[in-house]
Amino acid sequence: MVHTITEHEVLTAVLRVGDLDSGRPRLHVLLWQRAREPQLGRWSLPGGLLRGNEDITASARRQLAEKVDLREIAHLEQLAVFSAPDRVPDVRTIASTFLGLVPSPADPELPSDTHWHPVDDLPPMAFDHETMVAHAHSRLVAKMSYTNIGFALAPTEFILSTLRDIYSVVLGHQVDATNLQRVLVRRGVITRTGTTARSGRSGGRPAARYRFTESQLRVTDEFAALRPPGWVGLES
Amino acid sequence: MVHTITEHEVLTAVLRVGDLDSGRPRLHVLLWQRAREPQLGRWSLPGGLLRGNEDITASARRQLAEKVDLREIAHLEQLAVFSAPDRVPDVRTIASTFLGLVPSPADPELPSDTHWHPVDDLPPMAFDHETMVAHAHSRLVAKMSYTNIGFALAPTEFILSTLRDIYSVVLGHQVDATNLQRVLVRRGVITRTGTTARSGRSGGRPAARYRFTESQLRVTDEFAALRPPGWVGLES
DNA sequence: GCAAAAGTGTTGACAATACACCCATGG
DNA sequence: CCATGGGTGTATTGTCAACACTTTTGC
Repeated sequence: MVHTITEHEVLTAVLRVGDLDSGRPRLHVLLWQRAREPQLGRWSLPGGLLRGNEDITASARRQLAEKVDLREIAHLEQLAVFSAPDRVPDVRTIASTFLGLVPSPADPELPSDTHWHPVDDLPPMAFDHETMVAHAHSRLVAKMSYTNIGFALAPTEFILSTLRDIYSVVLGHQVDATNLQRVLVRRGVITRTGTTARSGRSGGRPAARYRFTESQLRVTDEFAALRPPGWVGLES
Repeated sequence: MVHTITEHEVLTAVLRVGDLDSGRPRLHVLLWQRAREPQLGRWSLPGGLLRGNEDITASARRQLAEKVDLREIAHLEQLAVFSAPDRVPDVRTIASTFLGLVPSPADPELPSDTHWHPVDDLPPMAFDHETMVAHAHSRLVAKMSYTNIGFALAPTEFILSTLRDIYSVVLGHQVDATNLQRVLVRRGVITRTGTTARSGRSGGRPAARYRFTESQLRVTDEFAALRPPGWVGLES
């Protein structure tokens, strides 16, 4: 059996809700334009080769800090491994992928070759990176409904219509702010701060401000069916 | 920067419900006893190094077929990557892990160094493999409640009390056969075959036989909260 | 008949959507 | 005072656990 060299790379799909106050918010992914062959000019996920003294999570963090100068990742989790033998030409490269989330108003300085792109309108992507973005998006959509993962996308303090926009954009359909509030408050996911925001340009009642109770991923909607006998929700 | 060699291994936690008819069913994982140092005598998950011409899924399948002579995996899915630099001594080794499921009555021939072990009473395990088993188990538990993943653990035809035992063992708590039936039938996960089993040793009404409608993983209990407006469930 | 096991009917708790209605502010 | 957006109350629907009750068999 021939023993070929195998590289291991770590790639992260960093997602963010952009254009929040400017009318039409969109879900963005951070991409980086290749400056050399192969696939020159195509866009790829930030990342790079794993080093000998780091695990893949540390590697993902390091690459984001070094390559795109991004240090404020609110949430980072493993996605999947992409390992088709020919997914990258020449040298066999296995990719571990991550989902990273950045809160919305934060608009970090980025190097000139990296940009935010709408997830539903991607530019020509390098290798199998488009599949990875799709994977990241669907993971995020799934977790929006049964965890508190929204904390990683929202500002530290926000009003409910903002949160509604965030959820709507991520989920891809209209979300009712009224019910969103009730669901998240009952689950203890969000808490009122007590302060209120000034009303908008055209009047209207001032909105109460909220924040996420916790900034650590937690499952908030445990299995509905087949739960243990005598189950009482939430406890606490 | 020093460029050290990195190996990539693929490990699978194969789970099965054992001792089904003998009173006290248990969830088992397939383990393999190490015959050489390091960690001689400890038990490890089946697997081995990735080859140059296969992706990790193919590798997992191959290793199970070769090393433990197991070819009938009803379900196989990626778990997580374990990549701590020192998780294995000497040569840096990254592990991609899988969850594999085998239906219950099947009791394949196994090599003499491999055995089924109860998941809740593991022998001394090699390296970080114990964590991997825990990971596999919790993934399985989660998916039991919102997918049809049970198809991969149950016989092709079964009666409800058998299925209740399978669910109870995996979930770790008593499950009511009555409600289990209703939940799974409403979701279209299981179907009556029409035939009935003969009643047991001590009389009783003969049980209807069922089978899983599909033998491909499918999400059957879509998000309860934050579903799209006008959602009607199931359709068809 | 009688015990045992399987399966059905019913009830109560709870969660979530939908929608009508009230509240507070700016112009 | 009215338009605009925020927030609450409530009806309806649906899901599930719990449990009583009926059905069907072996002995």
